[in-house]
Amino acid sequence: MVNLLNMRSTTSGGSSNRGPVPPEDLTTRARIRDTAIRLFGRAGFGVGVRAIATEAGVSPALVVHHFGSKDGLREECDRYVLRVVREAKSAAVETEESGAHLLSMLAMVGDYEPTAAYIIRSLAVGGDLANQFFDQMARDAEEYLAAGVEAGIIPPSRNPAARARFLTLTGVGMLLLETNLRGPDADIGEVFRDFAAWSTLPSLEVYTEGLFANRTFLDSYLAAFPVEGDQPATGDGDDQGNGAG
Amino acid sequence: MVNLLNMRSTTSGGSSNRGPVPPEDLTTRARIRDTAIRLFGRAGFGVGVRAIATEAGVSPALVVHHFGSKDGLREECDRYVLRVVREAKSAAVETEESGAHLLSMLAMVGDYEPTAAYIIRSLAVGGDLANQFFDQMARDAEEYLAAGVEAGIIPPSRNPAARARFLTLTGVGMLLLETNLRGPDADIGEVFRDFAAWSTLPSLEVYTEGLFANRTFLDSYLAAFPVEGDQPATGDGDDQGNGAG
DNA sequence: CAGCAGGTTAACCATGTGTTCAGCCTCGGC
DNA sequence: GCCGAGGCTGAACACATGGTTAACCTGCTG
Repeated sequence: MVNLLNMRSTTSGGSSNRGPVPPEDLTTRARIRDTAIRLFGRAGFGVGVRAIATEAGVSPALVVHHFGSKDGLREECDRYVLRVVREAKSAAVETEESGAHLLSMLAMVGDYEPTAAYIIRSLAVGGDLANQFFDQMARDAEEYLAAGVEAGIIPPSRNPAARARFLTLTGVGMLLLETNLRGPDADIGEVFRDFAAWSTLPSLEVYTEGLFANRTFLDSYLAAFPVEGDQPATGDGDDQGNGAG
Repeated sequence: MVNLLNMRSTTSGGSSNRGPVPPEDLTTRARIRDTAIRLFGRAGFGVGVRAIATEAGVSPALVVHHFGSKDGLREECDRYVLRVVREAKSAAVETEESGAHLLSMLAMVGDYEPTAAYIIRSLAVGGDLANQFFDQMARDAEEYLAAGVEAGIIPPSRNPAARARFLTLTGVGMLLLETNLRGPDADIGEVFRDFAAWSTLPSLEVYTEGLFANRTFLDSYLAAFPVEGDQPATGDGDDQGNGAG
């Protein structure tokens, strides 16, 4: 929910063919990979090699022939998904200049549904792809937040890196949990749309009006654990941005 | 992170023997159940009946003899975990009068580590227990928030139920994601403690200073999608609390 | 044409899974 | 003593899994 409402006309607009890959005429290897991503995303990483092979119209032996093992296939899927995300993101940056963050992802989910489902499943089980994906999002969030602070629409933080990580963990985590709670059969796109619909108001409320009416909690914490950069609420700090981990 | 810092001396204090069950001398059936909870929590629900049986010092056939099947064992574990949580919660309510919420859970994790791990694993895979547990937390959060609003330390919401659900989803989701990202071998207690350490400052910042410096985002949303209860920011509303789902 | 490399497959293997079966052993009631 | 009920077990079964092997087929190069 970072930079919410910061996008331009996401819900409407052409959901034409901007998916990750051209639809057909793929090499068999690519077709196996894509069906694996689709199946992994739909049913989790417990799906068998046979199921993937059948769905791809191919023999089970062929998938291990191409990818060495099921783990090899999994790794290739990870690499490919990460590549798709990176390309989609840079494309989005080109078109809308550091636009929406999580919410634009939500909107793009219609086109990248298998990819999104795969990422969710990956986040639900941990591992390398999950960490890389999350770190990337956290770094991006830190940049967006810094830009917002620069523009004066976001108050500065005593620890920008920690705030970025916190907000990313929050946003991605709630998406993950909501998806899990909906059960394994619900399709990601619908879950995300419903979620965006009901969660927008409370998130805007909390992020603009806050949750604590006074500063006692924060102040008492700061009294107990002082922070080097001093209080940024007054706004007279010299150099802000003590990026820590 | 609801009602943060609202507890009394959680970090210190006696972590004596207030675990869910007396340590030994359990019936074999109970011992199998406990071992299953521990193993499910540690390694996920993929662990085999044989592993559980071995760990419990019993034959694989006995566990199915007692519980009918692996699913039966799983259901019994769910029921028991839910019962333990309910009892622990009512005990906590008795002792500290609607005290901390998520943070107290974090502090109690030392005593209930297997239970907590089981719940996390359950949330990561969805299902009945996950939904019941989450709904219960969301309801509790709504009560706590209402109490805070009543006391004047929390600003009112245009949709208290949605805000409670949003915050619960946020808090539990980030815990879930953080645990997943740490990998399957990290022990829950350490993960939770680390998490509480670094996330307290940013969460306090965001929840007291907000994330948006001005009201434009919220106001433009309210202009586009008006809410019945009108603006609670002015504070002159007649009857607040239009609980919706 | 031969020959070869690579995509592709059916059959098979080893392993691990949940579950069943027949029977053991022990304890309490008659 | 007997006998049955129930906790309990070792061995096995049926099944699904990931992976291997030998061969097939196709298309290309010489």
